[in-house]
Amino acid sequence: MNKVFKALSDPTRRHVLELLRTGPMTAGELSDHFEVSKPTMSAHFAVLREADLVDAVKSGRSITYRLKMSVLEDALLSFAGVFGLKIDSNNKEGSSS
Amino acid sequence: MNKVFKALSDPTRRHVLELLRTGPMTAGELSDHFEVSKPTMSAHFAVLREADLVDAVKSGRSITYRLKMSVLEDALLSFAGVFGLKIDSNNKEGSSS
DNA sequence: GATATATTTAGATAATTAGCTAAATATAAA
DNA sequence: TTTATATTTAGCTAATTATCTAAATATATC
Repeated sequence: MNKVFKALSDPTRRHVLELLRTGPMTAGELSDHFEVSKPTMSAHFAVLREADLVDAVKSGRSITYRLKMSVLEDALLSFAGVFGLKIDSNNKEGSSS
Repeated sequence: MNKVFKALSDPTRRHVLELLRTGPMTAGELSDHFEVSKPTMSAHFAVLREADLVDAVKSGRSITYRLKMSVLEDALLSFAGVFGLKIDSNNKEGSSS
């Protein structure tokens, strides 16, 4: 959980997760969205992997990253929960309040 | 919002916020819950103030810190929102799905 | 006014971090 | 089997961070 918050503390890494929300992408595709070098992006991917926020699957010469939504959700949920906030895990747009 | 996530990346600071969830406390009272020195705690308080997650009111020779719940909530809400997660701001325990 | 209490500021250090270029690895294609 | 592509690893640097002790500030009490 600490690793998750550490991972989320960098805006580039948060943006990577946002890019992955709609589906998996390769390291290269992700890198194309940022101004920093590939090795720098690779280091960010490593932090995200270490926090278990993404998984990486190699196919051919590229590596496809996928968001581990449940890990992100659990971290936000358990932290928010301490403050009496609840996270609704419904992906649906139109639910309660 | 970046400052909020930066502030949340440290476990001591997250713990401070948790201590404040039930009500305001002075710098000294908060510090008593941790093993680190007062100046170190003071620096953590400064980061939390800078992120606008707490406010500080001086009365007499102590300083009372109070959690700015709405700021914490807004940050979690807007980030979680990107991923289709919803945070329920009801303090109530027993609400919906 | 002197002393005690609460907190911050100053100044230092060690560890971590985000960034870079260059090189290594692995796979695919020519 | 050479060359091109995708990604990571190695090695470096500058900036930031968490921590400390000592000193400063501000307020209260004696």
